[in-house]
Amino acid sequence: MASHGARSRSGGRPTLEEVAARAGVGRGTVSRVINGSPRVSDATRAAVEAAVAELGYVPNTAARALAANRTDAIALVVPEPETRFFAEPYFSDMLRGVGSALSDTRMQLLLIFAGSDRERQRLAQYLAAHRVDGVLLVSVHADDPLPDMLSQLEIPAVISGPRSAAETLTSVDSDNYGGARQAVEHLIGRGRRTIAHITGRLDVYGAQRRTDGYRDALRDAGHEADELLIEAGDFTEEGGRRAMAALLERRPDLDAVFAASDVTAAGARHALREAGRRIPDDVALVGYDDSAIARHMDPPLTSVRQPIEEMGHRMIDLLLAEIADRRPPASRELDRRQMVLATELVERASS
Amino acid sequence: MASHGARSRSGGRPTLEEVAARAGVGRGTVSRVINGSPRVSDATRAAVEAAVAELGYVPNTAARALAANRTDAIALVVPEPETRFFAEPYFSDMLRGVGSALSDTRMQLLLIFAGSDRERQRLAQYLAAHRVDGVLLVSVHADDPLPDMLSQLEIPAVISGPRSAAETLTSVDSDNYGGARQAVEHLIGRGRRTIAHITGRLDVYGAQRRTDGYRDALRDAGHEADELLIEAGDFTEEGGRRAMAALLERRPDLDAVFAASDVTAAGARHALREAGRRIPDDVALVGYDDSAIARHMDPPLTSVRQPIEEMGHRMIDLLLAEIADRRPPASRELDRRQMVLATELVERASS
DNA sequence: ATCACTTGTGGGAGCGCTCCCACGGTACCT
DNA sequence: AGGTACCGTGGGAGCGCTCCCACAAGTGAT
Repeated sequence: MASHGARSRSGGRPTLEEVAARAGVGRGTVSRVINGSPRVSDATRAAVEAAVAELGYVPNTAARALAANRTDAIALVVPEPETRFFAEPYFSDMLRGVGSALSDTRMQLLLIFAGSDRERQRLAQYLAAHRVDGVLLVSVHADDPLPDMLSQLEIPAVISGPRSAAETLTSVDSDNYGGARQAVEHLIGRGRRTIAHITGRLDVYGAQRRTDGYRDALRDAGHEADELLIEAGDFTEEGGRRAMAALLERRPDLDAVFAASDVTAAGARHALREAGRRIPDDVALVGYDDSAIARHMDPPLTSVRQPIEEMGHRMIDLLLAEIADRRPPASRELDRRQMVLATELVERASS
Repeated sequence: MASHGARSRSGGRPTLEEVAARAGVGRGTVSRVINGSPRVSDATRAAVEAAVAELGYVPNTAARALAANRTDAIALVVPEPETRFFAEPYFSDMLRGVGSALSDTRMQLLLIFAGSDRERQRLAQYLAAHRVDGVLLVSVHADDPLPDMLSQLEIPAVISGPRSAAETLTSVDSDNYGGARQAVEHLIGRGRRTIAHITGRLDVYGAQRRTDGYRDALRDAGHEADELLIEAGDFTEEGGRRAMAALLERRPDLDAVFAASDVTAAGARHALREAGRRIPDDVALVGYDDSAIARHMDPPLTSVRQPIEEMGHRMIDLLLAEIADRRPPASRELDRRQMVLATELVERASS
């Protein structure tokens, strides 16, 4: 009621100008207070803040965006259909990390799906209109043109999971190589001798790295290389099942499997069951992701956990830094950041 | 390359003014073309469109928002933590409906979670800043202050699932009453005589309506009312289990159960199994929502399907209408719309 | 006292649009 | 011929902010 009565006669929302008049200062001073500039005396600041409170002033975002040429918004672009987004806990965790990192900034997060061609088209328009200050890109395939589009438009962007070792965008990733090594070394430590591997989709860089980690861990432990112990999967349950069946046929003596994802491991488990192998007595099984599947599997699955929430957090840190750096357009192109976060092996009954 | 060379020397994005100069027309005319006004001659329109294409002109959203006092954005507000949002397929379906309804407008959708107090606070600021033209509210509890806040700020809003029969906001809902009747009539039609009901959370209006539908269907079929056949649930699996156990104790002769949600039915199924009752031979079971759970249950669960995707679609229709109507500020307050969509019974093996 | 800085402040200019008024032209009536 | 209507068009004004320059007042070295 008080706040209502205090409103200017115009009836609309109060403007900077009105706040300035009320506080007995100039427009520029109010702007400084609102934006937290240090070059304001304490007395003036207090007067302005009082006026802001009395009038219930809230800055007009559109005016600010127009004048300052920024939007205070960033987009989380998911180049997948909504369905995938909801199905995989990965996104939920990522979103939480991103959200918490953003919660004490004025930045706003937009969630944009670009699964269909139509949505792609819209996204391109959207980016061309520079409606966001920066972009977070998750789950990008190797041949996706999106990252290049972003570079061309000079929009700051951070990618989760680089497309290759030569990724040009700033990226955040978990240590796929190290995680795989952890898994394999764990199996070796448990006395397993014949450790097979079901890969992920090898057009995904992270999947390649997991396979590299598997190979190097075995080599460093003095195991002889055996390509017959490696079978390609595709991150799906059916793929895991098929791969496991093939491995059992080729190397019936195997006593451990490292699968490139939990879902893959679930498929492998089926195939092992069908073949009458007990887990972990006959064959130890380790997955990757530490998803809900791992916890609920029978027996519970040992798995490599990625700090997804933290990855989201770090992505925001890097993106905000990149946005801030953009102002002086010098000294770009250098200092490309490729952040890699450590993984953790969660041991359960399957190994 | 052509488009790059065609850019104005300023290097930045082309403006309306530059397009106007290039097309040899005035600023206003370009604006008319961009906004699809009919009061432009075909020749002029073509010239402007050519200039737009050559320069790669994209309107500046901030400038438009400032001048026109609208944002071309609407928010889908979810007063729940992210976790719930991802866990329930309801939201995913809703989002798809909303997205498709929006895809041929210039409106952009923002997804806002307001589960914690902190997020609530942010949301209030956000709405006060009028950063969206309208709001879609899903999953609102009876005592939530959010709807009133929206009314006070005079922000157009549509709610899914009215809070009561006296809902003041425009709302879209599925026919909970009718859906429950369908379920119960189906059971009666199958010759069941003693039909129990596990309710949802009764502080949710839709849950009340389902219970009303159950009661009325029985009454209209000439069954005598028996409150011992009704037990309160809370939409959770554990609640369903507990309620079912209680019902079995009170009325061991029951031969059918209508549960207020699929999850509740899943709980009931456990309790029935433990009690040695076979489904559907001894007890028929019907759920509500037709979620993935229903399809994957053993046996597959008969369930009432709500057209959630269509609800999302209709919500957008109503919201856009309300936003458009707002311009002439007369004739508001009347014509409150409460849209109710029909449900459909999906019969499976459990009944 | 003079100069050179620094600090806090006011307000002009301008961001890129939309809205709207004014104007010339054409068409159709008297 | 004059009057009236409408159509298509140009461009001024203004949306509410940020940026930046100018300037007054204070500070300290000379």
